[in-house]
Amino acid sequence: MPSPCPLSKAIHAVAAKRERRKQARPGELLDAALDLFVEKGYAATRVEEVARRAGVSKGTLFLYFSSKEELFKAVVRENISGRFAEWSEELKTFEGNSEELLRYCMSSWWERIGNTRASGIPKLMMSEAGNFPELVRFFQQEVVQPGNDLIQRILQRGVERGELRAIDPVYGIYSILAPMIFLNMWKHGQGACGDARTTLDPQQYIASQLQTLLFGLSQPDATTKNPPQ
Amino acid sequence: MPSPCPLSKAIHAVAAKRERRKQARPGELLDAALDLFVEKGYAATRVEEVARRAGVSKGTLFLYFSSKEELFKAVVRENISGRFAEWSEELKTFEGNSEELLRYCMSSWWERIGNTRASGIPKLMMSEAGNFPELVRFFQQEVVQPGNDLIQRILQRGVERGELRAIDPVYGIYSILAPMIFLNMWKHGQGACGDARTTLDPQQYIASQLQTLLFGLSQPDATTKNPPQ
DNA sequence: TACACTAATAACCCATAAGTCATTAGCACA
DNA sequence: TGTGCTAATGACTTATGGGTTATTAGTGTA
Repeated sequence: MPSPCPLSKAIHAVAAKRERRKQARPGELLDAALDLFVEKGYAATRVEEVARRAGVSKGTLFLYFSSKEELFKAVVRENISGRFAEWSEELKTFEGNSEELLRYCMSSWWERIGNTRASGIPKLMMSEAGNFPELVRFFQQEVVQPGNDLIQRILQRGVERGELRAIDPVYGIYSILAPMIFLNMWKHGQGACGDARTTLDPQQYIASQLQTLLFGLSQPDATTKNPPQ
Repeated sequence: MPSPCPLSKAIHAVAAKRERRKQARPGELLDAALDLFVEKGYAATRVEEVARRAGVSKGTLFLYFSSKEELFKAVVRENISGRFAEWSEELKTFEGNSEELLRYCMSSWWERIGNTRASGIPKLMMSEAGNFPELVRFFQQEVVQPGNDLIQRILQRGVERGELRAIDPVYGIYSILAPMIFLNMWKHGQGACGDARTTLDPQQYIASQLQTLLFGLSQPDATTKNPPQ
């Protein structure tokens, strides 16, 4: 279909002066590609559109990336910098109790990942997992497993300090992981994941989830058939 | 690339006798399409592959669905039959306490949706949300909003019975929703969502999540700075 | 068995988009 | 200002796959 809004094209066309900026091109192309891949999926995004958004021609894109698939892989790799090592260090020197640690981790996860463009990567991996199995393996190694290990250590620390009950070390992880993954999916789901009638404030969401995580939904004085062991 | 396994084609080719089965075709095509769309995404699945998997030619597919897009929409609509009305009725007549109700709902969600082919639809909606906004609206109306309403009523019932604390009616929903959505994503994530070193048993997962939901992770006797209000 | 009706097919058309390459032009330096 | 190098371009090629249609063949009826 023809573009209904010639302005949007004009906005980019203003800076249509040809320039030689070999250093900056790859990064700009990866930025544009991340946005489009996340929004439309791998197959539905056109390399020409990526190039246009980065302010270059299609030919220039192929000057820096040998194929669309290589571009895609580069996008994923580029946005998975090993933040976990740094995070793991913070955990070692953290002074507060488990509640504070969990609050800190969930909040800073949102600030450092969830609220940045990198948060599109999990959605991308999810969507394209079937088409790029080798990329999933890379993602496993670089993100999923370090992330799980980190959560496991947080829980273990809490149990050792007597602050958390001795929950199953495998399934307990998901109590932390699921809310954060959901938040991520909600952000990129365009209404497929959450109720469009209400708005979701990430900080309030995290606070609410943390509350439930730590103290549960039950009334403290309600008699229950299956109290935690 | 050429098929590396001629057997897989042969398996279907055995029954390659031309038959006239007007009634059965649409359902068989929708079945095949659901599998492929979920596995590979909308753009990456070839209508010819859908037809082949359903045991017909590409031309036959277009005899029953006017376009690939119509096929896709039909797949989504077909697998979203209004199960919520029935579920809503069950809630009205449910006798047990909130813990039993939540356990029943989460388990039967897994049995009726999560463990069936319909569980692929949320992943599909997630992946293709950007490309099919009108389908997202349909999904909102038919699934997301009824689901949210149902959860909200469960929580409300629990509060009224004095079994649950008076959690925020909007954000509280996510405490139930997020674990189930995560389970769904894990199932279709091919390792993009969970740690491949461990296996996940859905029943155990649900039991663990329910435990955390109801009673939290905290040691009941641990002194905390921010107890639930 | 002959016939009519239509489900099913497969060869076909054509729009799209990935990838190529001869040409153009920005820029550093003399 | 002129010159050489190469970043950048856009017109081109080509493979792919959605969609069409003339033809074939299954099936129910006489």
